[in-house]
Amino acid sequence: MSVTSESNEKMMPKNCIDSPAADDANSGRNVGGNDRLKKGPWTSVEDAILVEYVTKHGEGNWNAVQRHSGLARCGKSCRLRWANHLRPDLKKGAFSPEEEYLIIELHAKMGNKWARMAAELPGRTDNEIKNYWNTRIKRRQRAGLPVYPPDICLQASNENQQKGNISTFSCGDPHYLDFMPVNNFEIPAVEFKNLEVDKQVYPPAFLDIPGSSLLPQGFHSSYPDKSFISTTHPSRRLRGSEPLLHGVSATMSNTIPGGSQYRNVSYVQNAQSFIYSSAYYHNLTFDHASSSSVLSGSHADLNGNPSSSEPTWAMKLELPSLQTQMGNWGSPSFPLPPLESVDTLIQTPPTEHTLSCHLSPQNSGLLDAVLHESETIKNSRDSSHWQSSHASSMAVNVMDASSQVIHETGWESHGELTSPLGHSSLFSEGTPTSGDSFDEPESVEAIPGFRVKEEATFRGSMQSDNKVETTNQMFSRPDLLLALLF
DNA sequence: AACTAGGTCAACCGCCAGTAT
DNA sequence: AATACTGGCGGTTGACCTAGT
Repeated sequence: MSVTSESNEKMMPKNCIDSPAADDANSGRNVGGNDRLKKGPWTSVEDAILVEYVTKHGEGNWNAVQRHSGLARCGKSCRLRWANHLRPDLKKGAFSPEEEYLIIELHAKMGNKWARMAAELPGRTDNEIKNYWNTRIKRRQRAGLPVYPPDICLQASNENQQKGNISTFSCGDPHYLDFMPVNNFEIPAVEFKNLEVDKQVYPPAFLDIPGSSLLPQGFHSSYPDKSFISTTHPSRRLRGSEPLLHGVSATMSNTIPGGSQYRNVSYVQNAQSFIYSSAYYHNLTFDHASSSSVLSGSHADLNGNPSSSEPTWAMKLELPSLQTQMGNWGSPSFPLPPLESVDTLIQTPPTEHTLSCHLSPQNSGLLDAVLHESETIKNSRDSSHWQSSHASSMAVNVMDASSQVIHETGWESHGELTSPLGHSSLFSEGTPTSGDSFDEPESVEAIPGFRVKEEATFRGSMQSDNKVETTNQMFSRPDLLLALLF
């Protein structure tokens, strides 16, 4: 809705001509003795002036536009107008289904990084994407629907599983520095070599966290063919990349390599990863919930809370919007909070729980979804099963329980996946039959053969399991050890 | 026809970081 | 080194549009 008609002059807000004081507020440090700067919708005349100026002088030096072209607009306003409406390479019109899908996908990975998302969508602006997302979120929130469709969850989950292979992470990666927090303490690479151990057996617990969502400033390497790095201001790329809490979060960041082939992953891998992470988070959450809420999840995103404002205590960790941690809602005994309470909960000052959450891998909407999914599946079955898995040793407990539930969930999922997805999956709940192009849950039935492979993996690994091996493997998982520390 | 609620969109605001002086 | 300037980003706001009542 570009407002450029002459009649728009009548639409000028009451304060379209600001006082000099307002000018200053408007343009930051607006110097240069500008008399009066206009605000509000642009007119076609103003557009023409701006286009002419930019055509002649090129982009940049926006304050000069105002000084030299006679436009009564501050530089920031000129830049915005140009970037969002006058740029010749802008794509007008509604988002295509492909674009919508990509936005959802990117948001699952980046969070509210609109500019970076825009860089992935040629011809689209961050404002457009932001508006689209906020609208979508609101709609889904009202409908009580999950934010991310299941296939996105699967993709992200699988991607992070693949990222779990630290050997693919190369410090020679040209984007390495982009997602490596500058202040993170260094973890010798050797510490992570063992992470490769038996990835098939051990669910990529922390590695399954929607990687770039929790990572500092996104996995540029996830998009090797794209160039949004260059379109993003370096300062912005680094902004927020320094967790307020270093250490574990940094460790987690470092453990997740950048190589992502999420566009090429098979559904088999996706589904596997989904089950893995689902079950594993489920257990970690419940096994630790009583004491530390490690991995406890927020359902904010599940509920589609659009507020992306981070609590003041939240680490800047590139969480997808609303993916800050809250209480242990992942516990079966903690029902989902009402939507209205989400913001309140997010703003809750850090407690011991929330702090531990920070020290634990970061959650995301995807994680929440995964948690909830796992929860739902599990609770619908044997609610006492996981309780029995509470062993005296937390370490063994974590491993055994996760294995157990992985196995269990696999079987459960098998039955459900072969059914018309009529189970209590959050992804199928109340999903509208119309509306967003990608709000439709994608039936996992469309994943031929994924169960067979998964079962084979589970059975083979679980049956050969024994405590010694479990313990050894646990100590080969620094992430698990870290989890146990908190 | 009038009213209302929700959706959409453009624009503004405050903040931040890099660069220039 | 300190300050000013500039550009960029994410969040928010408010006006308009539209569908429903």
